[in-house]
Amino acid sequence: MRTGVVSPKITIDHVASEAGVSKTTVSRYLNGKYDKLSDQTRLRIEEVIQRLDYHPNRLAQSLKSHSSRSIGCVVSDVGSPFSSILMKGINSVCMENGYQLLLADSENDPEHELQAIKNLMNHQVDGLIINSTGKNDAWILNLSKTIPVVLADRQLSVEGELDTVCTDNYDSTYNCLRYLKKLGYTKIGFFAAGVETVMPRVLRYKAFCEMTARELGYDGKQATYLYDTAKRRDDCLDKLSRFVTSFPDERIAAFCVNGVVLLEVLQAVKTAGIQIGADFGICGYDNWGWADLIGPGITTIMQDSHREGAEAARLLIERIQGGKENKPRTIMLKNRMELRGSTVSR
Amino acid sequence: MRTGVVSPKITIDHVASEAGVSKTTVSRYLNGKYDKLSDQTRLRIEEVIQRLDYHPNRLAQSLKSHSSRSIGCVVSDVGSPFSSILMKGINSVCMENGYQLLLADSENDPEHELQAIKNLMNHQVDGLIINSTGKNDAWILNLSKTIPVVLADRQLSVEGELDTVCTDNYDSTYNCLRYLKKLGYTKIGFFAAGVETVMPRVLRYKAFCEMTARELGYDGKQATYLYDTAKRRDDCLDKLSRFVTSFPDERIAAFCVNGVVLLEVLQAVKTAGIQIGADFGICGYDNWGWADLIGPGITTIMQDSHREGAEAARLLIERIQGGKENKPRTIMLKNRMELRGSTVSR
DNA sequence: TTTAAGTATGAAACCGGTTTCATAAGGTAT
DNA sequence: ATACCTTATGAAACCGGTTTCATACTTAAA
Repeated sequence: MRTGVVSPKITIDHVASEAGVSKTTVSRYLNGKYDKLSDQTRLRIEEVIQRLDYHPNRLAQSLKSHSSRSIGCVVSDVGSPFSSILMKGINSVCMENGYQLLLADSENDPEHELQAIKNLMNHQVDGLIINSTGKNDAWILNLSKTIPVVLADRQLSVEGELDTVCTDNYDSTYNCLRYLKKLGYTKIGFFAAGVETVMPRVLRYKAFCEMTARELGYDGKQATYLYDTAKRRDDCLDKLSRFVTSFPDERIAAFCVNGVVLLEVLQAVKTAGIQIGADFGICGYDNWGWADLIGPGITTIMQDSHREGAEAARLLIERIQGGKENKPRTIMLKNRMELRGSTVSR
Repeated sequence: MRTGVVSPKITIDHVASEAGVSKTTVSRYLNGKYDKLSDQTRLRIEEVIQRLDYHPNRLAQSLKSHSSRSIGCVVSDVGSPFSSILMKGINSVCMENGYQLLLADSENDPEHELQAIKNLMNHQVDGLIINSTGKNDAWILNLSKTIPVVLADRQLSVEGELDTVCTDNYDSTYNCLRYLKKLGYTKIGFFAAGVETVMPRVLRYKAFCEMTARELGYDGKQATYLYDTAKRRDDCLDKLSRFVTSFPDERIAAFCVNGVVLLEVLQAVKTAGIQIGADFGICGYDNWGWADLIGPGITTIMQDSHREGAEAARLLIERIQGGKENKPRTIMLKNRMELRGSTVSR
């Protein structure tokens, strides 16, 4: 019998008849309702399941029970270090609790995001963790009346309406900038690839604008450098040169809104042959293993995105299993600043 | 009516009765069997579905049809840059083809891997993409008689038994080492955190041993540095010192088996205060954005893991939809070497 | 001894779709 | 007019579980 005599899938009916009980009884066993089973029956079913190597069909289980023990996760970019560490955190808690993760990638596109969410819902996920594009706020808020939703890293513009895990973007940015000032940098530039609606960026930018206005005495907009993601490299280099030449007699520092931007600006710094140190400082968010190694070491603000993911999953599972009526919670994790040689006093 | 008057989920029955047809007919519509529908009926159903915003329940669809249009993916570490880029590639092709991705993390543990696969199968995935730990080869091979399986990046020890996507690990390593020789390095050390059963590492190590024996005239084992992943940092530094002191009068170069190891060895190099250049070269696999920026630039071998993922997904979907009987295919992608200042001639 | 309450179990409905099979209506060839 | 095929459709079975409800059998209380 070489060719595919695939042994027919074992179902609950096989188990039932083999054990000489009804499938109702087997179902009870599967769902751990042992108090309703005699020891004898329980043991017999157990033995049969072992012997036949029976595994219940999760889809069939979910259909009637309306609980799939799976959760959907929409991230903005599966391939980015940030998202992947977030997912790792999410998945570790899901695994512990027997939830299967369904993954979707919004590619930072609101339309994709909507489609992804709908897709996941059609798969009857028990809940959603969304790293939102920030352009479907109202829709998502409305959605959350139907299904448990937790926002990861990117909160809504309106606060306290939804379970949320995020980091203290405003404060950690503000503190970092203040630290730069203390080191003696007099002009700080803000580098990003856009500050639109995505909350962390918005907040970081807000902190920047307020800090420069209040403590450095200039309007942040004059030192904001948004480069075009399409023609990345060139545009980034261009913006950097502009920054450097704009403030010839000052000690300047570049603040980068996230790890991707930080790497790109560092690339531009290298290309331009700029010396990192007391006259040109650089720092920014995220360190994915390289901050120690580049130049004199790059000062960074570290987010614990693994924990962010884990907390988000915990929140979601609590809401799925516990009260849907509890009021929304927000967990704000503290970022940690790592001081290195890229920002120094004279 | 403020509190959860959740409008009851729209089902195919609602659509059917609203359109004045049987659910059989609606099902035909859903499955695109338009040739069996009159234009009139088709249009009416279309209108009703729009109006009610009906979305079919994927679980229910899958139950009878035995096709879930979802695929399972087991990676060794969701949080690593390698895995996440692989997943990005996989997911992009899945999206294009309307497949939903179910994700699992083996955490490089064979037991976890087994459990993860079983879990995914219980969710009735149509196929599996596995970035295998390499310790369940026989089991997976057997599994592939039941369900389409594609191996991503890590092939079986036996060749040609399963659909596989991988890179030319042996050749790209060998060529890189030969390049080091041409630059004048006389002793090359191999750094890794273990070379056990995981195929890419095994092949890279094999290439190393054969190259050193054949072209540099020494047994690679004498220059193999496996550090303990538990006490990473210290042990890595320790091994590096040993390497440096072992060959005092030679031009040496460290070859790192992957990006994680490369970053760690670079860290140790920095701690030890070793000068990278003609007397101490360093290179290795993977560049996740930083290779240009560290020291004089780090020579790396780049894998296109995005494409690896995409090809794997393509292969899997072909097998799911097309012939299960076609013989297994192996796609081997070429790695690309990026020369930088960390490996130079005198 | 009768009755009430609790225990262990199974038959059948159900979840929301797909698939099989039967059939009525209309067109064609004989 | 009859036989035959095609087309558009629906009734009912089915997928593999869960859940509801009924029931037979104990055991405890009256």
